[in-house]
Amino acid sequence: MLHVAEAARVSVATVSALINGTATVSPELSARIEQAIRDIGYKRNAIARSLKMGTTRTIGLTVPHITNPFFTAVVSVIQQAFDRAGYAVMLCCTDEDLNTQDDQIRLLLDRMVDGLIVARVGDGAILERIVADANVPVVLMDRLCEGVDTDAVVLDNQRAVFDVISYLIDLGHRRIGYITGTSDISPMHDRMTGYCEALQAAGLPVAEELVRSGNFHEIDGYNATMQLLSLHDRPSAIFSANNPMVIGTMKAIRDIGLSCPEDISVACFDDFPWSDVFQPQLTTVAQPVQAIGEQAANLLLDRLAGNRDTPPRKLVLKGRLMIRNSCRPLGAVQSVSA
Amino acid sequence: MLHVAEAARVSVATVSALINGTATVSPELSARIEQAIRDIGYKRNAIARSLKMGTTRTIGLTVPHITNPFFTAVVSVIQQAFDRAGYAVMLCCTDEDLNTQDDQIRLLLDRMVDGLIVARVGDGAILERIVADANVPVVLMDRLCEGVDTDAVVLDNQRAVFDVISYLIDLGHRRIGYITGTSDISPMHDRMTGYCEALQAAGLPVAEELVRSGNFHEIDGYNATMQLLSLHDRPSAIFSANNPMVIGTMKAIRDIGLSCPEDISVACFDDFPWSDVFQPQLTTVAQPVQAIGEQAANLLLDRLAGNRDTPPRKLVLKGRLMIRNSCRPLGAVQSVSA
DNA sequence: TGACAGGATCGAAACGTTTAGATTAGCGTT
DNA sequence: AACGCTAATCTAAACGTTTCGATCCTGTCA
Repeated sequence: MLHVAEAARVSVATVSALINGTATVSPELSARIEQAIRDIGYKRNAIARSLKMGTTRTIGLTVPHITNPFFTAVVSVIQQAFDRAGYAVMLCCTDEDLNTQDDQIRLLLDRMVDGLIVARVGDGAILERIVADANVPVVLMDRLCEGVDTDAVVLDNQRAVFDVISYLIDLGHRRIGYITGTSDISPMHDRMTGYCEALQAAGLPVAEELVRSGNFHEIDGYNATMQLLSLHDRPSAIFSANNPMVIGTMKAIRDIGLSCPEDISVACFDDFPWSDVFQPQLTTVAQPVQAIGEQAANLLLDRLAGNRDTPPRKLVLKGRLMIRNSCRPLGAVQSVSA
Repeated sequence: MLHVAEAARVSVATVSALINGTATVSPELSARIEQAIRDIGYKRNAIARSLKMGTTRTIGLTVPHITNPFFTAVVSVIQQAFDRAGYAVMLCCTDEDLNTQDDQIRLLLDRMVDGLIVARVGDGAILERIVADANVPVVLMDRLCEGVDTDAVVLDNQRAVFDVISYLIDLGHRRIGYITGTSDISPMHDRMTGYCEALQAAGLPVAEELVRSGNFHEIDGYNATMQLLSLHDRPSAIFSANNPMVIGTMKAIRDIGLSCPEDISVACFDDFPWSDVFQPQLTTVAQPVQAIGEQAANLLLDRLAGNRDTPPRKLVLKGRLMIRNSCRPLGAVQSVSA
């Protein structure tokens, strides 16, 4: 900018005024300055600007796994929203690990992000303190966090699980395997509640051995399914808590020589684009990814626009049961291969 | 840092020296400074540091679509690599659009990223000039770009397409539909060459009407497939250029009332985690995502480490044909439903 | 004619670091 | 005792902006 000012024979203050439109500058000088900018190929240094202004127009976004199509979709929506608003987004993947997550968030705060969207924080993270220290707005996604009282958008997990389990019960299933996530509290609890409620509403017992938990990876789903399938009285249906885990479930079913839905019915959390073109077409609980992403972005953009003192807002969205052909009705006759 | 210095009764220079280990500071002062840092809860301002040092320890990464599992996987690998190296990564999605891409890259350069990984640039982008202006190292991924002479890691597209088409020919297919991408030159050309070579090697003609192009979206694959399937003498196999497009292909096949592989064989570019658990299990050309991501990261990290004057390096990786059950051999007897 | 308002322009401080070079203190040599 | 050497510490400039307040100019009005 100094060079531009010199070339245009004006002060840097005038150049700044012209660029930002913060003061009127005469047509004559404007022309000279614009010419100089073009000649020199001047680009404003955003770092210097950030230092002075105290804002980076950059936000941080952490997700557990970008390879999970649910998060991929949400990230995509969020990215677009902030792009439109002129913000850049720094993406971090925490791999479902608490320490990694803390590190990532520190990294982001070090970079002076203006705000933070944290997807699926684990409980017990020092997030609480980190967030209190750094004075930036935070919005939680997909999972609340004990002790962190801030904007959030989550799914009505209890209801979603209730719906899908009820659907399976309606089909005639009595023993329903349930593979859930670990290292969390609030959604785990909600989903478990939904599972139990659905069973109880149908007068069915909650069998301990039918509930397995894993750390959201494919291998966890695989192992959990293997355990469920080797039970003496194995379940006739399995509900898996996310997309990577249900892939593990399907692999386990295949490896053990069974098939879906003939021998065992499967449903899962999170829809994906190809769910209705391959067989079996999975019955899923679709999360409203578009809405989740947009709402999260809006909550944060609102804070960034200066609205700092309204109390934390919690948005609870509804899932939608997408019934396809991976769950079969259980008639009087049991599955042939059973 | 000023407050810390005051609290510890030393100069800021000493504080800086201690924090960065750039000079020895006496145990006595060290203790005082560390205490002050703890008391105040001081965190170094990375923006100020960046301004002074001229480096942000942040890189920019652009991909066409983060919802495409191929890019998702690569992004994940790259993210991890830079994470390990203490770099943050800013992610942008260009949506296969040239202008968007230019905008995104400008946004990233404005943010003073230290380097850039650009996946799948379209030709004709002003990338060339942008890159020349900004003085940061750039590595190209997945697609080269005329006029931009810089580090790159790409697939041997010609060979990959040759292999998969040859495979289809070996199965007995004679009319093979080919759905490729648009808005590119070099890989389009390479892949087309591979397609033609495979046909010619088998003494088969290249039929214009069997080649369709689309802009990499699901809908493009759908439309292209619809066109192919409504040909008078429709192809017995279709090769689709990426994952979103092959989903479109599968939907078109379904909607038109055909099934794969009974009525029509399908293969595509890019493997994905669930490819062998659902039916049909797609035959694909798997790109070595891990290697691609790592190599791209390494190339850039090497430049960032200061190696600026070795000439541009082009890495060409090999794809791998993953044969599954979405392509059936064409015997003497035609498909029953045909 | 002189005071004054208002617009255009500028000078300089500030943002929070890093770092080159100056200063100081301590200590062994001659 | 004077000297130089080293290690520890400090002073101050610099990075490239923004912005407050000062200055300058022009024209208007009493």
